[in-house]
Amino acid sequence: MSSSTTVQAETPADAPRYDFRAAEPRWQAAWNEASCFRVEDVPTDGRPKYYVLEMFPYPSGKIHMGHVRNYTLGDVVARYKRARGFSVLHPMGWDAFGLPAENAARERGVHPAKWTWDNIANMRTELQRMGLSIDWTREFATCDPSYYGQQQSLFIDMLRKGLVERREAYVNWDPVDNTVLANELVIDGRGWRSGALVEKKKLATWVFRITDEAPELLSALDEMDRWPERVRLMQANWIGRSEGARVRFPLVDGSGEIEVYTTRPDTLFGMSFLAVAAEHPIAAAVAAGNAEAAAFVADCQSKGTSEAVLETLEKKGFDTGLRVRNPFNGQDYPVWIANFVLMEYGTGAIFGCPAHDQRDLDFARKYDLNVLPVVLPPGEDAASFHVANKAHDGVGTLFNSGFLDGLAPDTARKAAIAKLEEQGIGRGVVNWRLRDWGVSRQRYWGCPIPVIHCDDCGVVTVPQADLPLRLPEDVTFDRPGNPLDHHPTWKHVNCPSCGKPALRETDTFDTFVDSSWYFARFCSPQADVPVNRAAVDHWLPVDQYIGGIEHAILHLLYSRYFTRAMGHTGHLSAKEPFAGLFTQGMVNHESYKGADGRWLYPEEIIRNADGTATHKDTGEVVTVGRIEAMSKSKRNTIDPAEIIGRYGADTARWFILSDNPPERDMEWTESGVLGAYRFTQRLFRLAETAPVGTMGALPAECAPAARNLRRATHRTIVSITDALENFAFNVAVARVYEFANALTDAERAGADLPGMAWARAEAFSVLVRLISPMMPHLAEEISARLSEGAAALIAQSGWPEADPALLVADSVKIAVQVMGKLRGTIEVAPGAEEGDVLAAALADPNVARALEGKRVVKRVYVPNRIVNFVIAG
RNA sequence: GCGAGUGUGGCGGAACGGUAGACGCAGUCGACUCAAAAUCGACCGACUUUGUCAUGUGGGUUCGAAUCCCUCCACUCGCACCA
Repeated sequence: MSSSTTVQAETPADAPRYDFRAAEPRWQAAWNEASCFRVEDVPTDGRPKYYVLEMFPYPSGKIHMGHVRNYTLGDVVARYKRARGFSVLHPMGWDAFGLPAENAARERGVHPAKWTWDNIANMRTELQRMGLSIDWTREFATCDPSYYGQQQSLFIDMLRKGLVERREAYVNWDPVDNTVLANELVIDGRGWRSGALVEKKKLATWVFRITDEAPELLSALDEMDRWPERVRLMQANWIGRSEGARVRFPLVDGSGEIEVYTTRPDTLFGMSFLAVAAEHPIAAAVAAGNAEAAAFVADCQSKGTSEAVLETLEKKGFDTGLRVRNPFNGQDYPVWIANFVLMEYGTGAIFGCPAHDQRDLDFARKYDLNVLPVVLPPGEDAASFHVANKAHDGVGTLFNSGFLDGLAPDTARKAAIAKLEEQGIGRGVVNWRLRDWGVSRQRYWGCPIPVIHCDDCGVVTVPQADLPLRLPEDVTFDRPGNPLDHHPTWKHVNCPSCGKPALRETDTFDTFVDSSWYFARFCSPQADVPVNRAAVDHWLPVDQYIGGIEHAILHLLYSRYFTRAMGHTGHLSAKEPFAGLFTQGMVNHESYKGADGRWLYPEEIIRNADGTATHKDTGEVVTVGRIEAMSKSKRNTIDPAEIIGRYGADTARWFILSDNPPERDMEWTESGVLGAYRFTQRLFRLAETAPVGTMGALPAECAPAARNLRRATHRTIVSITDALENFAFNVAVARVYEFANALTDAERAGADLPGMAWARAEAFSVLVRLISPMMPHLAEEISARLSEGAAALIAQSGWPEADPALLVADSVKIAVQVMGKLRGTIEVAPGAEEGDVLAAALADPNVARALEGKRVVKRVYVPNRIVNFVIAG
């Protein structure tokens, strides 16, 4: 960039040699015409299958750079695998239900369906301009009745199988969005979308019993070796298996008992109190007769979970006056209501052992409760050891613990559980952090839950003949709450079972349900059942799934659950939905702020040579802010449609692949895009002088430069194949640059040297295929020109194969080290005799100098790589 | 607090335990041009430059370490009062 380059560059080079504006649509039409990317639901051609899928987009209106990155990565894989002879399923669809459509309706009066379909139409055009190798005949949107109707059918199957149930439950209620939120969508006690403090509310909801699958969902992670370790770990933590015991403590007044969950039954002798959650029935009972207790409980509940996080250290409790008896030592302990005990986890009650649990210790110190250590750390003396303000949760030996004395905690845990079970007052259990998945949403723009509530018959499913149960179109958004519920007639139906007036369910599904099986539907998108069994059994699992890390837990876990559930209902036989997962990084961009602190768009900025920036129109000094994720609020977005219009799809694809490894965050830079654009033009120019027509036989005589080019060609085949196999697309890009440099060198060496025309023709024939996954349009354009239109479409051509004979060089450079330090390099024939190589190494003047007067005690020789002399002293 | 990951030139990054910095971006100089853009060529880690030092820090293993092991530091991400 010279003195000043606007970030919004002029259209480059008035008359580019390569006219991508004409070429790209032409090749897209050619692929379409030839149905290059179509596959059958149940193929019979015998080719191995490969299912590539990128996370389908939410139709927000326009594609963003994250989409460009996601779909470029997937397209490289799809095109590469196709060239390698796989039958590739590469579909696209729309995750089309959800709140933004309703917000648009409320804010702008446009119907959610119209808003959504308009967005889809626009985004489809934008995506198609990227030149993606997608089988568009499989496209669907989750708001298509033909999709959500099958989802309703699937739900009924799951309901019948007992995988779903209706449950009265406290739910997380978002008072701004007026809807229920899954635990997963409550972030720090606030709604993930609205940011409002979440309230607790009791509602009848539909729940998928995902916890039934918790053991399977956890254990299967071990075998998912083509998933990032990070994601598997996040899922394992989320599922959260813990081993412990449930123990029942009888109330001393004989009025009942309280059951606690603990992972440390070995420390039962160190108990000093029992604590229950504010929502626990005991707390409610106490509060009923005690105003002070009631106030405490109310205080805990009003603060909700958010305060608990904000005030992590502030432990509070209320002594109920009740007492329980510890079955192990027969002593009595107080029962407290404590704000740090969670009703949702375990039994909602704990026994407190302050010496060996930090939270219990904090609590005990605050309320002056007894602290009795029962695990003696190694090297400590039983008589003098005491716990001050740091609980001991490590190893040691049990003491002060009756029959457990002398045992290690691990052993003591088992012994304690055995004793509890023997006495019939407790048992060893496995506890899970994962909660069941509540899917009821009080929303219009979602899939209607296909049930009817009848006073006499209870819950009755909508008859199959009435599916799809369509959303009514005539809804209003003039007041808060669920438009389906406000609709004058929709919910009033006759019971399908007894015929009496009944009420239709007005809740719709969480949109995560829609995205939990779409990958299966893509295998047979027109089927009049949820999935065609033969199609899903052929195509699933998805061989390569690609998307953002932000879906590492929820979407992927729900999809894994659905795959199992659909196995139980007999819809498919795959165990896991996604055999391989790749999580891409974000696309970032510089952000800019004007003097008054307002965010500025990149188009408004002029970057100066000295690194400063000024406003294009006003000339004011602009602060260049952090490089961060593109977002509308920071105004640091770059519109892919505009980039593609200005530079072409191949340039956008090339840059996004070249910048850095795809799993890392990347920075979108104008100079990088320009560099990519220049390279597309350079390749095209290089090809303009290339030999045209068919190659014929390899000439008998080849000049060294021609042989070198041929070696470069075949080495490049190997290195790019390797890079693509390993998702090292930035390395593949670098190898293409090197290859282009080799072609330039060859041309310069002399285009009329013996064998050079043939070698160059071969090189270009290989080049177009090697770049085709990344720059498909340019590959076709060059190929067509060089073959004078005679060649098949590159999109339908095979992958080049390297000739092993050409992978061996004439000579190799060997590094010569003395004591591991480089002293020179020598050039020898590949596979030269060790003795000859060592002699040549010793003959190198630098090496000789370094060895002068020294005694060589060891010679290390690695063929074709290195020689290392180890000297004495 | 628990867990995981990452640290390499001005920048993005390469590198089966074997010549660190491939390739690109930015930059410098030159050619072409009236001039610019584009294009082409050369240079481009640091220094006390026949060499020395360099892959966050300090150690270790090895003939040889960016790479393997340990310490520490920094940053990033995930979970987080989960009993």
